[in-house]
Amino acid sequence: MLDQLKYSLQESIQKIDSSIELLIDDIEVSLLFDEKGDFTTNIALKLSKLLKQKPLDLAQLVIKNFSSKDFEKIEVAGPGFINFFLKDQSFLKLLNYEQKRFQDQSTVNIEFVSANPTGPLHLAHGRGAIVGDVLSNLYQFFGHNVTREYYVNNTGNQINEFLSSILYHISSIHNLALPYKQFYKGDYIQDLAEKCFENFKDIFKSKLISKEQELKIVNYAIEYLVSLSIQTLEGSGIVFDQVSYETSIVEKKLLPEIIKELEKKGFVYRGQLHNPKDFQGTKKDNEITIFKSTHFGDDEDRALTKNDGTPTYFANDIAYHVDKHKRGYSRLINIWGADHLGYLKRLSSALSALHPDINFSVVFCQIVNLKRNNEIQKMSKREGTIFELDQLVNEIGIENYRYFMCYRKNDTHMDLDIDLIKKENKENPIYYIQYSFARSQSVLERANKLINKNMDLSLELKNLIKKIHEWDLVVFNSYKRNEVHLISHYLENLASMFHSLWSSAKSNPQIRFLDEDNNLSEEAQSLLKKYQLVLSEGLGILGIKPKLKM
RNA sequence: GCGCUUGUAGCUCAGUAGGAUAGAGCACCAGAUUCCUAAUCUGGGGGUCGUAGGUUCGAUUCCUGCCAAGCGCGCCA
Repeated sequence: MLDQLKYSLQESIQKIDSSIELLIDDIEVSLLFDEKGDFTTNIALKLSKLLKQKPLDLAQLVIKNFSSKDFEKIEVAGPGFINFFLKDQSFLKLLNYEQKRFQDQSTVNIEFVSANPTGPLHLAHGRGAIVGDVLSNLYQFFGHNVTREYYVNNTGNQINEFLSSILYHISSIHNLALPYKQFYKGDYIQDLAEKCFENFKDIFKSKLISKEQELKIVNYAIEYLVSLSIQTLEGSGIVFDQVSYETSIVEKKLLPEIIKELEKKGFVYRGQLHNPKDFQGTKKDNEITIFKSTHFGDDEDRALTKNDGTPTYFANDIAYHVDKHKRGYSRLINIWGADHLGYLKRLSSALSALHPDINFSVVFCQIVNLKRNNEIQKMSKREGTIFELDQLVNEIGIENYRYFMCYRKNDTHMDLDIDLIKKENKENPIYYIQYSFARSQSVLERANKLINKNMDLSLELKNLIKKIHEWDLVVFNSYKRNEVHLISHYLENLASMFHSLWSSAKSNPQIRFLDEDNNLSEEAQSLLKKYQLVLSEGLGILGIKPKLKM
């Protein structure tokens, strides 16, 4: 119905001045939940500058030329807002209004979590995981064919250090005197070392471990941790469609072509950047391949190869994203931690150099602090105070976990208050929302027979109907902006209006859903069903099942 | 030092393609239950929107300086 209102407004404005080119999307209409009215638009304020007319005069003109049967009153208020008051019968129209939902069936690849495969998932990964999954649900809601992808960085230094740490443990526990250093610490490394030892007993009979054997061991260890992570994620309701390994991207040998392509476009040169951080001794004169990312506004040019000729992480990452692009997705979305903010410029530069038409975007998730007993828990790898994701999900439950990870805007810092989350009352929004669903369900279950009777249009009922109607706006906005918190906030507000209506019937039995004989009016039934539908859709996108009974 | 993000009520945070008296929850105070789930609801106090300027009919929102917090600043990944 908001769309209809927009069209009527457009029509009215055309009548005033047919030379105005006003797009329907330029007309802003929002809902009011107070005595000012039901809908409002600021279009007169917006157009006043363009038309060089006073907003109040313009608003009057708009009203004069406006035609619609749904409103009993339209008035100008404040500096030039136009406020609309719906007729009573229009509220029921509003309730049963079936908006045709925007649909786009193009393919989208959403890559998230993608943690280094050298340790278990912890709290920091949890936010990206849920935001990525919920965003995937949101895109599916609008018809997209979504691939949830998990990327495993199984090459590079970190892998060597990881392997070395495992072998160091095996060596020291079994007195093997193998020449490996310790880099990673923690219980999980010891457990993993023991598993590797059991699995590769034969290898450790000799004093020397070949490169091939090392590879076998590290691949086993990585595979073990990856499957553990996937398992943890499944425990939070996330199922990936694809797991990609850096090594298999390397095997595709895309990089030489990519560098050639960049060369052709003049974005690559051979040369030297500053010395590496750990560089000692005389200046090396090896030249490396460098991408001219400053051309795209980056602070400095970025290395594509290292001193020893091997590709950098960045180079392989370009190849990985080109690979995703080649797989035919019309859109690539990455979920990254805020510590990668500075990395975006160089990757998007490289991608737009190669494929100017690429639709690539990154959603950033800021860090999450854990709060317990009103104190922020400092987390540090060194202190061994890392909170593993498994533990968290176990402690607070999957629903709370998923809801609270979507509770705050993704790019702001967030405190996760464990004590609040575990509360089972209105302080906990997800509990509050679920309770409202259970209340609505109890009415439907109690209903004896359906009768034909008009509902009493109280203020609370009108507000609830309007709020339900707002859902289409909210979910679309959330999708357009890649912001999942809009959904959780909406659901909380919606539930609040339901509870208000419910309580208003305490003092006024006239407006209860059920009469003395537990008869339910058809209108009330359709309201309750619509309420449940919207809640189910919203909760569904968050990956939470509504509760029928509590 | 440079870059990015953030600064809104005592606390946790919404709101910002410039718009009405800046919102919600918690905490605090006062109320509501013979009645569909009180696991809830109603009302109240509480703000120089970090700060100083600028842009204009109008700025929490845009621009600039400053202050404070977080993150990043490898031929690591």
